Amino acid sequence: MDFSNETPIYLQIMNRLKSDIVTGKIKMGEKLMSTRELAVSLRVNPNTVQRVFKELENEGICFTKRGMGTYVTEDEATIALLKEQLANDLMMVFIDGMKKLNYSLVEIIEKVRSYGEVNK
Amino acid sequence: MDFSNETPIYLQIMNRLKSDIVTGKIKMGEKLMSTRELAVSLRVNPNTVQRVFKELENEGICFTKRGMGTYVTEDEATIALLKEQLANDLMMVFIDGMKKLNYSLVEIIEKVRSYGEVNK
Amino acid sequence: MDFSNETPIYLQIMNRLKSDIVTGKIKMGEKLMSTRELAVSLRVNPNTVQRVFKELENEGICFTKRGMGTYVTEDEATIALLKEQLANDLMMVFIDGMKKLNYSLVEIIEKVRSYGEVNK
Amino acid sequence: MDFSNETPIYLQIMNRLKSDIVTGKIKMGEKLMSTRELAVSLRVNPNTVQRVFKELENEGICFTKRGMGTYVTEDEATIALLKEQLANDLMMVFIDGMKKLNYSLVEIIEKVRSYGEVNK
DNA sequence: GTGGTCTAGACCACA
DNA sequence: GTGGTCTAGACCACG
Repeated sequence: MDFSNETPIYLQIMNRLKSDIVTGKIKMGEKLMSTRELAVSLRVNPNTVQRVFKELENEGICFTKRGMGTYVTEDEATIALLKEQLANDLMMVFIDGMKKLNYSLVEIIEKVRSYGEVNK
Repeated sequence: MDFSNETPIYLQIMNRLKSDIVTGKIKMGEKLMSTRELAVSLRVNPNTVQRVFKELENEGICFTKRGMGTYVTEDEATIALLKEQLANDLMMVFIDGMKKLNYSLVEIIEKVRSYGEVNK
Repeated sequence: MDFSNETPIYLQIMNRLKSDIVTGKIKMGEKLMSTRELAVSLRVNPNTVQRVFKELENEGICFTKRGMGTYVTEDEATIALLKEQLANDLMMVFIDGMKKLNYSLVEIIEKVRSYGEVNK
Repeated sequence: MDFSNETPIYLQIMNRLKSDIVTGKIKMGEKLMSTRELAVSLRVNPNTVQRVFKELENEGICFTKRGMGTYVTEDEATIALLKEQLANDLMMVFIDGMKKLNYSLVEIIEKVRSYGEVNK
């Protein structure tokens, strides 16, 4: 976690978990670390982790078995949708931003390509 | 302005001004609206506009003629650089984000292309 | 059992047993499954079933013959009362809730009727 | 607030606000009390109120104007939907519960009517 | 002044 | 042991 970062810690954690789930690092149905464990391993207050789990649950990405821990959803569709949404959000911000700077679609693609080749 | 948006209002205003400057909607050397005028027209607290102008000055994009108002810089290089920076920031966030989602460069470009064609 | 439900598992089990008793699916005086059997068949921790039986006893709905298992009470009055209580509890929550939403008695009845007809 | 109640305080507050909004006691677009104010008036920790506002916002019932407070949504449809949902949730729990107790629709309606007449 | 985040530490119900 | 709630108190960014 980056404590000096302006984006809230709980969001940083959420985002990391989301991308881990979406990329399969954490598998569907898998049990997540307990709040306390994760809190210790991230050197963060348990309440902060608690909040993360609660929000992930609100978004349908996790569910909790009472007294047994928090698990990743077993619904493939939810996870596929999540991936789409994450990608789309990124794209919207990016492309709309670029268009406001008067870049054409062709120019945008060219810039992405050259950026990618430099940072291979 | 979108008051229920999470990005601070002063940043929303700054970004709008920046893109207007970069795209030439506001020309080099042009006088900007006065703090009060802009505040009224955006229905925003004058303090907020104050901050915008101050930060734009810090970044060398504007300068103040005492008693006469705030003007856009007349230095082409500064503005060109600004455009590069804005575009680069957008790209970094976008591409890093997409890579965290396990998209390859080829896939990213494909997605951008199809997004662009849909929203022509 | 629904492990991701907010109502405690022991209550879910209790409620199911109660309604089975009240509706006669489980008869008066009948022997219930043993703690272990029930725990296995519901895939639940034996402690949880223990608690269910204990609470049912407290409410006078079951009784234990030492070494022989747990039995449903043979007292008709108790069971009749139980049914009344369960129904009344449901009604109070429902009607008070609807009144807080400003529904009149007439509207409530109309809504119940139409709900019932749709879900025949 | 009922501190000895088993349902969490923040939910009690949420429910009260929701029903106040749905019944028009709090009007659309109206500003809510500030977190601190409400916390004082309910004799509750500000964090608890904070949580309430956050959840209401997640559900689209409120939105916050940065630095200016929290406001009820101005979207009629959202509120109408909310009312429907609240009523439907109550009905489902009630009617399904009654059916599990072997009450027929006719009996249910009769019970509701008599309950209503007694508690006029 | 507003909302938002975080910590520390306590307590509870549940399995 | 698990998640969940609550308080007290601190600090921050924003308008």
